Amino acid sequence: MDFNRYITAAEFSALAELFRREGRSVTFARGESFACQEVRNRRCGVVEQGAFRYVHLTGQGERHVVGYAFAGEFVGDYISMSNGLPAWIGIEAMCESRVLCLDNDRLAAFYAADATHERLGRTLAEHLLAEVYERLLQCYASTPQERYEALLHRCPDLLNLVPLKELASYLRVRPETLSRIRRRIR
Amino acid sequence: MDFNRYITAAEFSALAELFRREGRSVTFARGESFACQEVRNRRCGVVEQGAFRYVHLTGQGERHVVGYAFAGEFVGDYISMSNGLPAWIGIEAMCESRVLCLDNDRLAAFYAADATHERLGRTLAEHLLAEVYERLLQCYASTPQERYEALLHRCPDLLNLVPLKELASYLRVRPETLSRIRRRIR
DNA sequence: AAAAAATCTTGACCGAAATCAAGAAATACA
DNA sequence: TGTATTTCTTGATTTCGGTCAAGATTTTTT
Repeated sequence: MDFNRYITAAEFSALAELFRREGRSVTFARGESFACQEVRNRRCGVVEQGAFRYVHLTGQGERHVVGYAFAGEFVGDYISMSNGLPAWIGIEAMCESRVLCLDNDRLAAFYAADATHERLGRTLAEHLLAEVYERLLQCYASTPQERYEALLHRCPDLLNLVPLKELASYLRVRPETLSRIRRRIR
Repeated sequence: MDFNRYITAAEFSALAELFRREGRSVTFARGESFACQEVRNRRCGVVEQGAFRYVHLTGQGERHVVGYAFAGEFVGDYISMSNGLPAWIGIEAMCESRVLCLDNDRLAAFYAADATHERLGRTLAEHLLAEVYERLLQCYASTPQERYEALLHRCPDLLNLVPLKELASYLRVRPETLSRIRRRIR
């Protein structure tokens, strides 16, 4: 859930300023959870160091990596935070990580303080919407190889940041298949 | 892109009031476009009668049905409208349809008029985000049958509203496969 | 109402990805 | 540093959905 791709510099700096001013720095050990599926999420943040994976557990007991948050990016289940319902996903630190955290109450107070803040919140939601919608459209790419190549094009450094096994889950293929795709195209 | 599922009654009626007060009723012939892919979208609306399909054309020349809008639901490429970029999707009337349309300028003016309007816009974006995110998570359901059953559970009347061929595209399977799934489970 | 077009069903066959398995390489941690 | 664990690769086999084809049904149009 990085918002950098769809947000203007001015909007980004306003949000960054908010997290810097109001947020508290919190560290997470490798494997520790920032948010848990089925539990209401009451905080979000900006990753200062490290990386997080977004994990969704299905009713059939399958585990899928559905997203990431890296340094400088937004982290949190924005949806659970805004609607107050249990989170559909969990968020885990992939390594020792540090986050500038903001709880729901402070964010709500920030929004309520000013119409321009309210608008900033709307803009943030709109940008997250655009990002998720792009992800959804990419699901319609028919072959795993197409999905892999599109992902590499969007995030060339992802390969260095996450193990192949995780990328495979993200791309909805088995690790063996991704390994073969990788061999095929290079 | 129906927002009814995630929006409260009060929010819904405020938006409905906006479209009723400010919107103009426009009719669309079967097959006519409400919005075109690659073209900036400057309007949205609420469907009064009929139905629309959201279509995405890939670089490989494939055509995918990625969403619907039925009577009482929001219609429009909210993303292209908010970021001013060309639309990623086209929107076509599936039959003779009528829409209460609102252009971008009027919506922007509505937002700018009042902090509570701005908040309403944020809430709308948040609900659309939740809906698309749910769609994205469902993409991780491994078998077509799971996806089909989840869809039927969410929208039981979809079968009567859209042809099987369209549902197949929406579910990312061939019509032949969906036909067989349907035979298998009933 | 008849003709034309589109949609749906069913069968046969094929191919790409999943599964199963085992060894190699890399990473964690004690 | 060495050991244990996890991850990655590669091969053999299977399975599910795609493709091709043809006939039935429904819908649209004239």
